[in-house]
Amino acid sequence: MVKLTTHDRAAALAAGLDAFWQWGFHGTSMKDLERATGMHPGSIYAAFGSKRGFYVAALDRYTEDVLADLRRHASEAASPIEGLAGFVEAVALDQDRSARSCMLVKTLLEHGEGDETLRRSAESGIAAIEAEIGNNLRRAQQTGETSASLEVEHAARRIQLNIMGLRSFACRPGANESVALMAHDIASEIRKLKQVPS
Amino acid sequence: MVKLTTHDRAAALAAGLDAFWQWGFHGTSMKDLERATGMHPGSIYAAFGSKRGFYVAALDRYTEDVLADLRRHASEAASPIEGLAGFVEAVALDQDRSARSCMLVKTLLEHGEGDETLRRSAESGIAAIEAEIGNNLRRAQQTGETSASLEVEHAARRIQLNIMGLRSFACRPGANESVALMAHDIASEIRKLKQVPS
DNA sequence: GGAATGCTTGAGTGATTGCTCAAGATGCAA
DNA sequence: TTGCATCTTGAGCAATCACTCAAGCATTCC
Repeated sequence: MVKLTTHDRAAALAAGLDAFWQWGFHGTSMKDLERATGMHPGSIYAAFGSKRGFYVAALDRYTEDVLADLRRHASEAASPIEGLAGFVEAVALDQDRSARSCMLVKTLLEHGEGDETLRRSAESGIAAIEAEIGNNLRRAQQTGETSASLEVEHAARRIQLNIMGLRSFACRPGANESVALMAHDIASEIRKLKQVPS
Repeated sequence: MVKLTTHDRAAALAAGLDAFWQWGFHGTSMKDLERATGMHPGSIYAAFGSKRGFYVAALDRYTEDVLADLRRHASEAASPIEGLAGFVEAVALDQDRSARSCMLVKTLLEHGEGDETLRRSAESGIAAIEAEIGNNLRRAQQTGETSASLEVEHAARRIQLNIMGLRSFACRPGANESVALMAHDIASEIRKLKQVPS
């Protein structure tokens, strides 16, 4: 495993992620990856070990990106709940990326049965995002924005299910307008958590 | 294109669907399909034209199955809304099938960019199911079960988004218990459509 | 029975797959 | 400049891919 410079490795991962995101694991050949990264096969294997290793590294990077995005929304919004609502609404605005499904769901569906390594990798990414959503909800509880009796894990899971559905739905050709409507609906539902049950 | 007996063709489609469902289009080789169907390559090509043709035929059959399931729930339930709620709840009960994502979403995500034929095939299946959900909602409007002012297409889309999310979520290993909870949540939301807005 | 017809068969096609590794290019210390 | 170590390169590997087709088989007609 050769050490690429940080910059080169990041660029290779971004290009590889892009290719895998478009065509999936089986649909992307090493030739495709060579074209996408500008690297030669030997270099790719030196850096990532195998095609699967490259995929896992790219998927991990994707998860980091999503988590960073989630934290950015949380820190820039007026409150934790608003941060989550804003994160969902942003899916509808980002035309380029929303036209692509959630990479983690894509991995889970492509390798639901069969490739244990990739499935586990996707599962841990999904769990990490769910945990981060949960963190936001707990912060909302601490500030009194939402009820202390809210079942955080359950609510986090429900929000993530909505996001999964939204991003899959967004893959439908010409769905832009209704994606925006759906995103707004889901954001409204999240904001309803602000109401403290009597 | 050779005419298989109805029974043989149905059996081949069921076996092929099973294989494609597990491993996806790119992940399933002709060798896999030969094993799954017990047919020889020549026969498969005589019956379905190509691997892609086989996939499209299997996907169409899947869509028919889902539509039939939806209609069965509608006819057996006490009301149209109850039919939809029951359909969603059944996803959590059917352990075998729920552990597999919606085949249409799987196709859409695997071929979101690239294979126009398969994407279109998935898209038309999704549209057909959305239309059938819409039919149920319109029937609920006619019987006065739900408000006449309900935006049927929007509501149908929202329900489908939830189902997409639920079935993707169900692919997570060891998610059985929380899938049941989520399914119950979504069914409750559907039942809320019964309340006529003031 | 014999000829004609059409289905079944699976070895074989060229192309492509993921991956390797010897040879050449390069960097660095002496 | 020389000698050594490391990195880069891409032609080429065996295996597998989707797919074909001539030969064998069964059935149906007269």
